[in-house]
Amino acid sequence: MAQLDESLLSDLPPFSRLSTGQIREILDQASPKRYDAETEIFREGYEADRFYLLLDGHLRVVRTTEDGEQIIALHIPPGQLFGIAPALQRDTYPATAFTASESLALSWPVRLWEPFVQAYPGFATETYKTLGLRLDEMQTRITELATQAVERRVAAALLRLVRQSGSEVDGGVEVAFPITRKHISEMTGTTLHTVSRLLSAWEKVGTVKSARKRIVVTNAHHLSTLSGTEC
Amino acid sequence: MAQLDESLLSDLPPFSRLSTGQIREILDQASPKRYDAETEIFREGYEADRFYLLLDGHLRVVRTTEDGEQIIALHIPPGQLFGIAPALQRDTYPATAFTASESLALSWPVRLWEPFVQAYPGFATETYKTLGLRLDEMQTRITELATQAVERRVAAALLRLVRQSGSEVDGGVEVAFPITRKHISEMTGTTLHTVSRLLSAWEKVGTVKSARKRIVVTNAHHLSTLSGTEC
DNA sequence: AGAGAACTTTGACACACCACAAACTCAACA
DNA sequence: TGTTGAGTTTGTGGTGTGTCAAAGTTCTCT
Repeated sequence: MAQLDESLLSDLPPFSRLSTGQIREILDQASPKRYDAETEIFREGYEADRFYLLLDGHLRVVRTTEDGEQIIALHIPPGQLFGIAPALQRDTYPATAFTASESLALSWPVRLWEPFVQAYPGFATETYKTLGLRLDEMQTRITELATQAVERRVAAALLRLVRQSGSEVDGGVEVAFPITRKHISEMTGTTLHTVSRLLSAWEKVGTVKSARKRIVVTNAHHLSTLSGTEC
Repeated sequence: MAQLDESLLSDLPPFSRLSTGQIREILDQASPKRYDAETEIFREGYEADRFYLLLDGHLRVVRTTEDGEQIIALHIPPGQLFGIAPALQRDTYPATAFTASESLALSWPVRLWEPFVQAYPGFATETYKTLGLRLDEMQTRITELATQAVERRVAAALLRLVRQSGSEVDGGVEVAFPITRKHISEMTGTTLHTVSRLLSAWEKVGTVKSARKRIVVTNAHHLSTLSGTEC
């Protein structure tokens, strides 16, 4: 197996305060793996035996209800740790992780979690910081689901997507990975039909441009008006 | 000020592995305070200068939307840490904490958080475990809000209340603190009117018995059927 | 190049739930 | 013991959004 380059980690928050020697140690214990799009990385309820770092690609973290419905808990962009059940003293994964596009991830066995926290300054700190951000986002989503109409929720979800994982294209910002109406409905607690209707309406007034599995936001300002973010 | 007794902490998870000497140290740095019912302890967005331990009483942790609606993020029972923004590297509280009933809490300045984590084995571990549980509960609520009808959500919320903070009474289990229809609607994303109708209907079939600000679950099994938990 | 699957769009309809409204009950306080 | 306000109940009507249905479009695989 080819050796991994230290520059992979040196700019990422959990590792940024470490020396190249320390990063070398960490990399030498990591298992890199490539995943096709729409592939499961780990599954809800299963033994959490490894934790991961996403180097490239995008993930969807999904929960499934007893009656088979899926809801998307969050999206993970490159550079973030995921599957960090050990950080919360869990021994099973709380959700299932799927790749949204072809992805590359490193992983380590959980038994290394404690040593990492002990040995590498900033590792725990940075991890808990992202955990805090995720918790925050979840609270915001609960509030939205509980109080806001579908249109607002979809607008807010779309804004979050392009903010967290948007890529500049001419005329707007595009969601950086393939995403369907169904996926958006699973993020916002509605149906793909309603999402389709909303996107069609927004396309008519020039707020978005969409194609199969692709969405470009051309007027983010209009969306944030709809989402009620800036009242 | 009277000295606090060590037995206050010795049975609580974050402190259970510590010696009486260590518990003494912790107590000597704590500020105890009593709060009336329906009193604010700290407010969303304000500087997180202290973290807390609830000794007695019950709290509601609340988020307010721009348009003034409140939604209840979680309830805190006695024995739990709260206001633990520092654990997530936050410098402001992410929500507002109100007492639901008369309460007693200890608190420490945030600058002691790091020393506590360093000096007391099990303190960090146990803290992150409860954080994990809360995260889990939030995910469950997102799923419910996104996929389930109002009746199911209210049934599930009521079950959670009596499980986490129920006290045995003759003929059932009672929610251990004063709670109104409005509060339940703020936990489930509906209106107090709908909650009132549901409770009336359930009372008719003998599932609950309620009075002003008090709710007794007399048939938990029926509720869990309604909530779809046990299909 | 054709077949099939996956994704999207659009229409018609129903109904769960919210908004509005008003009356009732109980607790607290003077 | 009366008064006030907070909490609760119940009715009526409107509507946002899900459900059901069907056709259109665009990929992918052979």
